[in-house]
Amino acid sequence: MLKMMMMRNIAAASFYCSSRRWRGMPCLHSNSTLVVFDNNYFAFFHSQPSKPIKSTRTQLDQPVRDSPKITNVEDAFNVFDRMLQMRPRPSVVPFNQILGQVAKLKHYSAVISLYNQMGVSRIGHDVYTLTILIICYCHLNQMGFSLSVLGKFFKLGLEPDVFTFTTLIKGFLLENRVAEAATLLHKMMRGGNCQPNVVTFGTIIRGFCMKGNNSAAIQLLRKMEEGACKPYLVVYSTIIDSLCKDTLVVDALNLFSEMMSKGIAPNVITYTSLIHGVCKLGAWKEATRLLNEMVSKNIFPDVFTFNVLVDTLCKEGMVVEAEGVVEIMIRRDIDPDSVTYNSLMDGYCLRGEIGKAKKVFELMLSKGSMVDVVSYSTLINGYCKHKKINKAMMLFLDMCHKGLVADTITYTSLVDGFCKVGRIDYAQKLFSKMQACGQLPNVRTYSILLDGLCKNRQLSRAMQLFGEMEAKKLDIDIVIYSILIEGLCKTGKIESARDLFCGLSSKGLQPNVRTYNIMISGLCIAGLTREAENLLIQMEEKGCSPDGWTFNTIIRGFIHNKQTSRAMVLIQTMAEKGFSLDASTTELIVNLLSKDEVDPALLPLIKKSL
DNA sequence: TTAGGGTTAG
Repeated sequence: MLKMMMMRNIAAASFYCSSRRWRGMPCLHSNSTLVVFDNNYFAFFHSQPSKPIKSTRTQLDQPVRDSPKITNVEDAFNVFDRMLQMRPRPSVVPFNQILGQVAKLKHYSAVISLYNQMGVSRIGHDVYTLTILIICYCHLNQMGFSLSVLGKFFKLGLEPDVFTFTTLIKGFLLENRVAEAATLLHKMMRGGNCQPNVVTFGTIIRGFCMKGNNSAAIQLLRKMEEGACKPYLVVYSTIIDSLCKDTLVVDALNLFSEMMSKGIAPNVITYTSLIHGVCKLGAWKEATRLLNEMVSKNIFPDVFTFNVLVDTLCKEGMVVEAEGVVEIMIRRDIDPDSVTYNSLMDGYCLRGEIGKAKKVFELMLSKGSMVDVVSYSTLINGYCKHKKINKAMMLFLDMCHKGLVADTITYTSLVDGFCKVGRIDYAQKLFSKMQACGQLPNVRTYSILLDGLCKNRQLSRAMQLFGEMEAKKLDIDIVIYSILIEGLCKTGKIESARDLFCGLSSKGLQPNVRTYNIMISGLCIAGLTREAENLLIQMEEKGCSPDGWTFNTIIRGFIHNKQTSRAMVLIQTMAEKGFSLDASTTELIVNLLSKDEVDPALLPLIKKSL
C-alpha cells in the first residue's frame, strides 16, 4: 500500500513536471505546486531548478591555458598531444591537471600511460604528478607500484605531503592491509612535519566502515570530536551510509539528527544514503518524508538519488513505475546513466521479460559508450536464469570482442547458467577459465558450482571443491553448508548430513529456515519422522520460525510413513499458525481420502487448511 | 594541479 502511495505521488509529480507551467518556470520550492496524498507532500520533482543549457562547444575548441575540463579519455589524449607539440612547452602544471582529471574519470590505466609519455617527452615530475600516480596504483590495487612511486619521491628529492600519505593509507585499506595503514598513520603523527588531517581520519573511518566495523568508526568519530581535528559533513555521511548499508537505519537517523544539532548541514549525498537505507527496508513513507525534507531545504535529488529509487522499484518488481521515474529524470534534465538503465534491465529480467531488457540494452547501445561490463553481465544473468545459455554465451563473446573484461560476477552468472541446464562439465571448465583469466571465484561462485554438482549427484567432486574453499580460507557461510547438507541428504548419506548439521554451531554458524527445512526433509526421506518433528520444535526454541514448507514436508513425511493421525495433528498446528497445505501434500491427502484412510470427522480441518 | 562520503549486476 505504501509503495503504491509513493508511486501515485511520483505519477502525480510527473504530471506536474510535464505541464507548461512547470516547464516555463524554473521555480523555487516556495512557489512550487505541492502534490498532496494522504498528508505526504511530494514536491521535489517540480521544484528543482532547471540545469543550465549545456554548451555545444567541444573540449578541443578551448585553449589549453584555460585548463579545459576533460570529460572523456579521448579528449584527454588529444589535449595532451597538443600540449606536447607546443613550443615553448607548458609547465608540468597543465600536465598534472590533465592527469588529475583523467584520474577523476576513474581511467587509472590511462593516467599511467600519460605519465609514461611525460617521461618519454622529458617532462619533469613534481609532488602532484607522483601523488596522482599513487592514487591510480591504489585504485588498481597495485600497492607495490604505489610504494615504488614513493621511492621516486626520495630519489628526486621531493617530499611527500599529507595528500600522498593519506592516499597510501587509503590504498592499504582497500587491500585490507590494516596494520600497514595504521603504521603509516603513526609515522605521520610521530614525524611532526606532515600531520594527519580531517581527510586522513575520514579515510580511516571509511576503512572501518568497509570492514563492517561501525563501532570502531563511531569511536574514532568521538575522538575527533574531542580533539582539534573536528569531523565534518563527509565523515558523518560516511558513517551514516555505512549504518544504512547494514540496515541500522534508526542509528543512522540518530547520527543524522546529532550532526544537524551540531550545525552541520546535510547535502544530497547524506540524503541519498538515508533514502537508500529506508527504501531497502521497504519504508516508503519514510523515503517520501526524507525526499520532501531535502527539497524543503533546497537540496535536490540527483542522478544517484533517482537511481536508488529506480533500482529499489525494479527489485520490488515495479518496473513500469521505475520507467516512470526515468521519464521524470529526463524531464528534469537529469540524464539517466548506465546505472539507471542497468537497474531497469535487471528489473525486467527479474520479471522474466528478457525481451524488454534486451530493448533497454539496445537503447543503451544506440546511445554510444553506455554499455559496460555490468550491462552485459545483467543481460547474461537474465538469459542464464531462464536457461538460455546459448544466448548468454553469444553475449559473453560479444563483450569480449568489444574489449570489455568479464569479471567474477559475469563468470558466476555463466557458471550458474551451465549448471541450470545440467551442463556441469562446461560449468567446471568455465570455473577454471575464469581463474586463468585472473578473475577469482568468490563464495557465491563456489556456492553455485557446489549446488550444480550436488544436484547432478557429483558429491565427491562437491566435497573436493568444499575442501578447496577451506584451504583458501574463504568465509564459508550457512548457504554453502546448506547446499552440502542437501547434497548428502539426497544421496542417502543422512548420517554425514546430520554430522555436518550438528557441527554448525562449533563453526559459529546458525542454521536458517532453509537449512532446517533441508535437514527435516532428509530425515523424513530416511523415515526418521520423529527426529524431524523434534527438529521442528528445536528450531522454534532457537528462534527460527518454521514456514509453510517446513510443515508440509513433515506432514508428507508422516503420510509416506503411514502415520496419518500424526499428520492430521500437524495439519491442525499448521492451520493455527496461518500456513496452508501445498499442492503435493494436498494430492497425498486426496489420495488418502479416496481410499477412506482419513476419519471423515477431520474433513472440515482439511478444508480449512487448503 | 594531488587525498575523504552516496547509485547498478551473481
